[in-house]
Amino acid sequence: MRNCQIELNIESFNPAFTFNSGQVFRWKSLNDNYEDWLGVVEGNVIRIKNRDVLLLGQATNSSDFGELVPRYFSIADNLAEILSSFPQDDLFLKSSISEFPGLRLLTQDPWECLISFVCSINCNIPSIKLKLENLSKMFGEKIHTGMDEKCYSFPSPRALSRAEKKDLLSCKLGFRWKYVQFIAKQVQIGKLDLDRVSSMNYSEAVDELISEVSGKTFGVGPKVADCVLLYSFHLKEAFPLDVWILKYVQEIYGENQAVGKSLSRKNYKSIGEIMRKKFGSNAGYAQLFIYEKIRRRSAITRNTMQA
DNA sequence: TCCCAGGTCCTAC
DNA sequence: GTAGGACCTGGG
Repeated sequence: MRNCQIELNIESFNPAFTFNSGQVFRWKSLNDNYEDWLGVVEGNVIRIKNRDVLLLGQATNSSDFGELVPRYFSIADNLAEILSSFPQDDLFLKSSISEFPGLRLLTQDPWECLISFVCSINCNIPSIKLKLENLSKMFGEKIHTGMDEKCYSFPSPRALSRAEKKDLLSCKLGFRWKYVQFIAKQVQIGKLDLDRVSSMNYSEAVDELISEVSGKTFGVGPKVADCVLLYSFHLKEAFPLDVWILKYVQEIYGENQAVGKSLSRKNYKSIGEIMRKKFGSNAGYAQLFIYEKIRRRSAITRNTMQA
């Protein structure tokens, strides 16, 4: 591998806001100023310092670095244009947009993203990071970088489909082990074809991710599906709805009969449709900013959030 | 010791 | 069709 360096030529990008936003879990800050970051993206060990993206090492089956960088950082998205398209009377969203300049939607690998959000089920962000790090150490490929920091690629569908229960449990997956193993098998045998999902529209893709995995659902519900569609397939109509976003929805629409208080399938769908009507085809970007603000606001009152 | 976490699944009604 | 509870586990 030859050393590569690419200047990140986008108008607005803040790595700390972006990497800590809950859309991705494998980036680490190398200093206290959140200005120097290390991550493994599709087999590439990448360091981000100032505006430079440096390639430090590659796994055997890594993506092409030059092609990866503009895609991963979604440089085709004109952030200013997207954010100015949202209704100006939503003061909560408006203040979030001004508080988190440079928070960008990434375009991740669908397979890694899918497993990441299956691992997110009923656990907090530090705990998700731990699970993914454990999986990568045990089932990924070690990548040489010349740094002290040890880096591992995200495990392949093949590796996870062959993983044994005891090993998955030792990665601290808990009850999610069976979801991860099952989904990996579906992908490995071609029953769940993520390439095919990439050619689908939003509602087709939701149905595909939720139903095709098992005949009935098995670890992928509407929330996990929306996360995968937004954070990896870049389907910006997707509006992941979790306990945090529900707080926002209830503050804004508390009196609206159409918005129930639970996240049942039916209610999930109807709230999503209301949000798409409100924010349009880039609703997912709005979700990113709402999530960030509401989570941090709650952390200030409860002082429990960890980066 | 108790509670909660970027949900999903199962059961009872 | 839906409310209510179980679910692994780390960390506060």
